[in-house]
Amino acid sequence: MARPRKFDEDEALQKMVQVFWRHGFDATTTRMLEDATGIGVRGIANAFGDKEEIFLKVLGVYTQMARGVVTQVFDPPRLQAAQMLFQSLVQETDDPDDVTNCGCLMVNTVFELGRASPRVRDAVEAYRSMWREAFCKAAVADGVSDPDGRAEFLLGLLWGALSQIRLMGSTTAAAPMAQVAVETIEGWKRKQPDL
Amino acid sequence: MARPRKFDEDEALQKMVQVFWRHGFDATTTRMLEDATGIGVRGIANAFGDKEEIFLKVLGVYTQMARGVVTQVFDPPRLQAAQMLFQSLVQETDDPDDVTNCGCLMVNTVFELGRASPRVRDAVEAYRSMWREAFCKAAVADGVSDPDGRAEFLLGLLWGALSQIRLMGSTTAAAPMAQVAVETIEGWKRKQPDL
DNA sequence: TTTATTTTACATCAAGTGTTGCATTATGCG
DNA sequence: CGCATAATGCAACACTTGATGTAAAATAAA
Repeated sequence: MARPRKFDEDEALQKMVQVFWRHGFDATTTRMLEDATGIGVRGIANAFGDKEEIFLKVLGVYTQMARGVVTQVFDPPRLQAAQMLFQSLVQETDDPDDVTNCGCLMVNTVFELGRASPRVRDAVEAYRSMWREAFCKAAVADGVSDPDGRAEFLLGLLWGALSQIRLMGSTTAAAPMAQVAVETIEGWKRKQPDL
Repeated sequence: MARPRKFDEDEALQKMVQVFWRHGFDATTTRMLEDATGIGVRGIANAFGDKEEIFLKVLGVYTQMARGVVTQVFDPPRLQAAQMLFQSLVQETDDPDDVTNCGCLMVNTVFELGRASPRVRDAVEAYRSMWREAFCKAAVADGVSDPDGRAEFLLGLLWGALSQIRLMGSTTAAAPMAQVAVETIEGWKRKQPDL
């Protein structure tokens, strides 16, 4: 009895993820969201709410995207998957139009918004927990001691590498860090062949 | 023949460094600079120029401050100095009022302004070069192979640690990264006792 | 067709911010 | 003492941006 929505909500959210990923929260204007989605700002507000609501939905979509990658790479959960992760991190293209060269939306978000919005902070913490648990399960599966500490360290190293990528605007900027990450994990495995 | 300036310019710049360090460029308003320095915005503009000019002067002061630390720690230039640097990085207080828990002004600046302003980018590059050269000289003095590559790696690790500090709002957040940095450097030295 | 909902366009509002003008007062040097 | 400059307070301006109101057009179900 009512007119259904013309555009695809998921598709529009994907587009907006790209915009926020590239420009951050403040620098993203409603006009940019209009251009990216092809929807007027009234239509966007009607479908998704105000800017903060949109951003939280974007963070949710981004987390879901990452969750897909995590479950795929860490199946089975092994430290080798973490090594592959760091290697693939720097094997992307240097194309400035490739949004992966903007680093990680979550890292950039914390840098920009700090600890201002509790809802944003919760979203970031959920994202970090996802990675932490994946690392921890991998450490447990490989029989490494102190899996919690190792996971925390890998999380820090991953965010450091993503920070480097953002700073330099290119994934290849993190190559040295990725290399030492792979070597360090390799050292863990060799020190504990079977426990 | 003219009235001299009442306030101390250097002191005012120091105060403004604190503000920009804590809040970044955009979030720093002219009112905050007034409150921090005790000078009206008209006086600030008269003495230092507009906001971008102020910020560039602030970046200069920040670099000079860091230069003092670098020349002190890397005298003589040795890799042990780099190790001490990483260790001292996480031995600060957790007091939220301590501005060192906000990370590095240069790292934060690149995150916020990206590659927007060429003058800012030049200032950041000068800052990075300072650290890179210090690391390189230390690597040369310790007879390590590929000092340029080692320096680049250490620079990346340092910025990654500073990113972690900013993200978590506490220097202790970078403790795991600092530890692996110290161990890695130790490994360099042991592999090449005398060349 | 009727109706309910969506979409769009245009305009406006409200808030924040950097900047500037102006008048006034203060201050140190010649 | 004058004078040139500095500092201050108040106000206004210009601009950006997010949000909102209103009205008209579009569209699919009843």
